[in-house]
This record gives sequence, C-alpha cells and structure tokens, in this order.
Amino acid sequence: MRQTRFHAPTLKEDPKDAEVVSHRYLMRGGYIRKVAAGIYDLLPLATRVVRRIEGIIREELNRAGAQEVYLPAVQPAELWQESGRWAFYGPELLRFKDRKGAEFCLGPTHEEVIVDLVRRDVRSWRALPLNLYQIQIKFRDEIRPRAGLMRGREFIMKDAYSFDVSEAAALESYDLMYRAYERIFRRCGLDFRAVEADTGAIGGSRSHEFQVLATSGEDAIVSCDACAYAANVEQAELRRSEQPSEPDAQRPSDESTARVHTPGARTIDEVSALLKRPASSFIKTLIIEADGKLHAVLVRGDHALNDIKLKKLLGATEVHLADEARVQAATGAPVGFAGPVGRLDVASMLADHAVSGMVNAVVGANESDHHLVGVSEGRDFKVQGFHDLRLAADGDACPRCDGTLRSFSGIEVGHVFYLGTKYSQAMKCTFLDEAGEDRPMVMGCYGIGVTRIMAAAIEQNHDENGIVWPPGLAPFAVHVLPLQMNVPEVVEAAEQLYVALTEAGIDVLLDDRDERAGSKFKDADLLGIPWRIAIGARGIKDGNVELKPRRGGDAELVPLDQAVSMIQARLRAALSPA
RNA sequence: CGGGGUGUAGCGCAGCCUGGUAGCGCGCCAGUUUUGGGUACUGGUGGUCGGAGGUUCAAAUCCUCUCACCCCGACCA
Repeated sequence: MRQTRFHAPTLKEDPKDAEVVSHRYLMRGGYIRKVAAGIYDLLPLATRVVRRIEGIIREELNRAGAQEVYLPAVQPAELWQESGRWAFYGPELLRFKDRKGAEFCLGPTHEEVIVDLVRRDVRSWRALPLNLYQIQIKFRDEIRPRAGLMRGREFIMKDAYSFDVSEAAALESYDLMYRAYERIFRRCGLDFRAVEADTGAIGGSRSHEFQVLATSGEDAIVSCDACAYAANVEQAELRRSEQPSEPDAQRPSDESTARVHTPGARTIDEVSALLKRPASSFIKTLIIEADGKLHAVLVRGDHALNDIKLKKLLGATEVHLADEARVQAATGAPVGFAGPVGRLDVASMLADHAVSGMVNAVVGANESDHHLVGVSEGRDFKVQGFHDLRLAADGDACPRCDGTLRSFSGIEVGHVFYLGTKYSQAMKCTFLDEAGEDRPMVMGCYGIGVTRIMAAAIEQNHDENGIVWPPGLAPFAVHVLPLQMNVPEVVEAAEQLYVALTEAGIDVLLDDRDERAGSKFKDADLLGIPWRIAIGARGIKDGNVELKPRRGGDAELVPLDQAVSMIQARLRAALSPA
C-alpha cells in the first residue's frame, strides 16, 4: 500500500477527549474517528487490525470444530419475551418499533436468536454437539461509554454458542473453547490471565473471564502467588478466617460501650482520623435496598462490600445503597452514622465473616454526629447470619491454598460461560436422546471483544511515541520509508523493495509522501508497524538500507538485495508459536 | 441517573469577567528554502462562535431554555 493513496490521517496533537493511551494513539494514528458517544468509524488501519484479530479467532475456532454464521443485528421482541430477558434486561437494550408497530431490539448478544435457530432444525442427539459462532457488531446502550474502543456502545464481538446432550458433554465443549481462547489470546500477543468470574446478566453457573493485564483496566482481579487460583474480585471467594478479627487486641474485651461525639465525620476515614483508631476496628453498617426492602449489612471498616455476593445471598435482582431519605427513616440519622446497636428499621441484619467476634469496635450511633466505641459483636448486637460478603483485596489468603492473593487490574477481552439449560428450557430447544426421550440441550456461550482486543493490545504494547503492535495484530508487517523523495536512487530502491516485499506476500506500507525524514519517523512510530526499513541517501550509496524493529532493539544496516529474505526470516520467527 | 467539566476554522486553544472589526498555533493550498527524528519564510483557503429564545442601538461575551461531548461513581465483550 502506498501511503499517498492510503487514508490514515495522523494528528500531531492529542485529541482533547481521549485520555487512555489506546484511545489517544488510535485517534492520532488515524485508526479511528468518533461518530457519537461510544460509536466509532474504523478507518483502513483499524479495519486491517480487526481483520487480523478475526482471522486468528476464525482459525482457532474452526480448528476447535465451531462453524461460522451470521445472525441478525435486529431481533424481534418475541424471542426476548420467550427467554424472559425482555423484562429482565435494562435500558442498555436498545428497543424500537418497526413501521407496523412491532417491537424489536438491537442485539446486545445472541442467545435468543441462536436458540431459535438451533431448535428449529436440530432434533436428534446425533446432530450434537454443535457449536456456532459469529463475528458481528453488537450494540449495548451503555450507561457510560468511555475510553474509546475499550467500552463503546457499538463494538465488534465474536460470540459462540455450544449445544450438547449432557452436562458432561457441555463441560467438554467449555474446556475446548477455554483452550481455544488461550491459543487465540496468545497468538494476539497479549499478556492475559483466565480468571473465575461472575456470570452476570447472561446467566449460567460456571464462567471464566480472560483478562488482559493492564494498569488502565477497569476490572479488578486477584491471583494467588502460590497456586493457579485467579478470579475477578467480584467472584473471588474468601477463606473464612480461623480466629475472629482482633480490631483492638490491646484493650480488654469487656470494655463498655460509650457514645462519642464525632461532628461531621461520616466516612470511616474521617472518624478513624478523629478517634485515632484504625479502620479495621470499625464495623461499617451499610443500609442496602434490595428489591425494595432494606437490609443492614455489616463489614469490617477496612473491607468493601461485594454487592454481587450480597445479591446472590438475598436472591435479589437489584441491590444498591439506600438513598438518603430511606437511610434517615431506617436509622434515625443522616447517612454516615448507621450502626447495628439499638433499633434499626430493616428487614434483616447480615454481616461478613470478619465481623464475627469483633470486640471493642467503633460503630455508628444511629444519631447525627455520634458514634459508639467499645462495641462487641454478640454482646451488644446480634446479626441474622455471617456470610462471605466482602470484596477480595490484595494480601488476602488464597481460598484454595496457603498462598496470598495479589490484585491486578485487567481488561476483559473474553468470557466463557457454561449456561446449562437456562435458555434451552425457556425456549424449548430440545432433542431426542438415544432412548427416545425429549431433553433440553445443554448450552455454553463464549464471547470475545474484537475491537476491545485492539485497544487492550495497545494498552499493553506502546511507548511514548506510539503503538508497538504485537506482530500477530499489526495492520502491516513492514513500513518502508524512503527518506529523501528528491534523491532518485532512494526512491528507486524503495520502489524496488516495495515490489519485492509485496510479491513475497508481505503486507507493506510504503511512505511515498513528499515529507521530511523526521515526519516519516514520527508517523511510523505512531502507527506502530513492527518492522521499519529506512532508505537514506547515505546508505543507499553503499547499497544498504536500515532495518529496525519497532519494539526496541537496534537498527541494522543490511544490503538492499538481502532485505526481503531477512524480513521474511524475522517475520517467521515472530509469528511462530512460542 | 447523581457529581464535576467542555462546546469558538479539520485538530489544539485564546477571546467571555468589563458587550462594539473573530484571533493564535498546527494542518490544508501555492511558492521559496531545507532534507536522517514533526525545517524556515512568504502568501492564501477555511468559522451560522453547539442550538433556540430573550435583554440591548449592538451579543462569542449578559439572561433563560435546550442539545451534544468528556471525566468520576452503579453495568459488561
């Protein structure tokens, strides 16, 4: 491709609304342009990267026995009503009517459509297992799209669905996909971790997320430093500690309760500073509204509530902190002074394991500007039960071994779910088994965020000058820079090299623009093509060109006539399976 | 939805407080110059100042409403 003919409008300055690295470089490099919040054009460069990601996904999924299809973007409401998700899904499901007034939605995911497809024509156990996938634009009307391609409303996703005769067979399909995912992300050149995860709105009972490790990641994950355990913090189990917490071990456990004045101090940090007691000696009393009912939930002051665990425990569909008015009504005090001692107008009071046996703790007094000290669990208040309710944190004990959990932030680029019969039962997707009995198929579903991989790869592979593409994803393999367009020998050598590389089947971008060397170098760094061949007036006099990897490393002078074979060798080495 | 912020040329910004000719840098076009890390200079193109209403002799500037976008919290590939 000749750059004079190639639409890659680069920007010298950072666009103002781009904060994260991938967004900045994708905009500056002329890969993407914004159309609306969370909706982007993919220009030729980004399209090429997407094609490469898709290619890797196709190869690996086909190898694993999955078959590609295209499913509709616009889906009828009836299917969603049948699965029950028309009511369950929130406003991120974009709904609209056609001219006849029939209701539709833009597909945020395709379980309904695929189940409808499979139930129509698959009737026998002989046709199973079946695994169908598609790569398509999805739309989710996200509450807050952000960070460019990392969280758009419209995004390209690969979604696969497996259908099996039994749970055992379905778990085999699951493992097959899990292994395919490992191969896919490895070939994408990503540093990733598969972690145990919550199943969220899709539903199901077993699930792993594939997280790309990056400081800009939105997801918090923990991983054991001793064993293979890794999980999203939302999901991470916590080992119930053997001995009760000792918030203030120096003091006698029979300290009596006292009321202290804590004017204006609402947060644990504020009260902690005021009373000069560590956050771990506090019991945080959260007033939670779950499906309209209020509950008091106690966690230790230095811990955070895991609302997903709470949601599961309560069997609630919607859980959030109660608003100011309801807190006032339930505790008789403004937000920030709730406590477990005395009258609390709530349906139940639950606590995290770590609260069990706490002595001499600090709690809210259910009275404006006051807290209680010297409060002991069991003596001064009782809860309905202790449960695993808090978020895992760095330094917690691993639930599987004696190791310690370490926290990382990650970007979720893939997710595999074991679904069971949730959808097949609701939508009557059944088959006749060998005994002639009608049974629901056992399903799994498997997503990969294609455009998100592009962003995540940049988050993980860049420097201060631009993108450094992993070789598997690069839009071109080689960038040829003739440095002086007015020196015929230079132009001639570049053209010759361009033709030779192209004929060798290598994707090459030739910077034939009439620009100064400096501009070409800057743009080349920004675009991030793995190999750069600079052709200058000095070197070409001796028949040499300069070969340089974008990812660090020194430039080397190589004879023009050997450049193609050297590049071929380098590319082979870079793309061969590690 | 709650909190914070921004809309002025393709991009990045100043001007607004204190109303009176719409500016700067980059890019783009023409030319001279330069030629291995965004060369220097000359000339030029380009703007209903997000939109609507109002106040005023006069509005980018003051007032009201509205839309869009960004950032921080509750959702997800």
